[in-house]
Amino acid sequence: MQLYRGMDVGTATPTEAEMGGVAHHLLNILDPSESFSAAAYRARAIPVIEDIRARGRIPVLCGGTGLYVNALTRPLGFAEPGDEALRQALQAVADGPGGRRILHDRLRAIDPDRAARLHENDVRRVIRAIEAHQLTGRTAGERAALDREREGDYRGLLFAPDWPRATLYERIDRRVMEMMHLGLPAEVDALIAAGVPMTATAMQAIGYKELIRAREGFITLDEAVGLIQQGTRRYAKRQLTWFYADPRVQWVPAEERSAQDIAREIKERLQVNGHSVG
RNA sequence: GCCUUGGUAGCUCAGAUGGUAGAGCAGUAGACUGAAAAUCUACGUGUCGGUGGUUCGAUUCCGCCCCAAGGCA
Repeated sequence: MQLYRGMDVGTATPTEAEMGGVAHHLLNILDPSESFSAAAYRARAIPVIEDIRARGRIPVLCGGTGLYVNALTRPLGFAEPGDEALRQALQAVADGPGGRRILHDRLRAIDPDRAARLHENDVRRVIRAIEAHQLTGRTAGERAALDREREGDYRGLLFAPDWPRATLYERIDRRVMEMMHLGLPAEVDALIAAGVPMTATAMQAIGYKELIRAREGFITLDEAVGLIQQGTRRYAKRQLTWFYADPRVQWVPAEERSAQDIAREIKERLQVNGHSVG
């Protein structure tokens, strides 16, 4: 979400001061009305990474979700671009009576393994799986096998801060309050004034969708703040679940330590792994 | 002070002609291959306000008490 312009407060996009002279890439490169995807992210990130490496530096990927991290550090080829018409047709099937079951059965017929891994209620993934099969003529397993033969993925070292859950949640609650004081509501107003459609990916962002509901009078501002805090806590938990399951992740204790101290530890671990960092 | 209606899971509530209770939300855990700050899945023991009584058995019926809201004085 930091890729979108005009969402600096709500996405905690680093300020000039916070960047401290270190070059940051791919921030504020998208119009909030644009849609985006993990594959598009991969396509945009690779040239940047190559450029940094050509200069003899080590790129640092910061933030984001597990899928986006894996888009660069795992052999994920991603099928072909989605076909909007097909996607809508499948969605129409899903919306009909018993549609979810019908859709899931259809996937089972063409890609049983993939179907077995998806719950029929996870309509978004079922649609994508059918779409990917129709566009490539291959099952997910076959596509993954092809991906594994491909070059071009990065062997990253993954670090994640390890906070006690209570501390993590307190920090989240506090940060949301801070965002409100820094002008998150005004930022939301500006996006709406700029005509960003409610259906845009950017409008799904935590902090924005809740304040829009408050703006429309469905909930109070206080309720919106509570929902933003809750949504952020849940999001953080989902990230934790993702990274717990990734054996590559090295957890770095964060409680009662300064950012500098944590950074120093990560740097030491990098050197142990044979990297040199300036 | 009297009357009425309530007091059941963290919250809002449902329910059992007496056989120790269940939904939504919250919470917790998990999944995730071109929407990912998205999407999806699983998980429900709590002195049924307190205390006496009736009963084989009471949270359910009866008495008294406490608390809350409304009404009458």
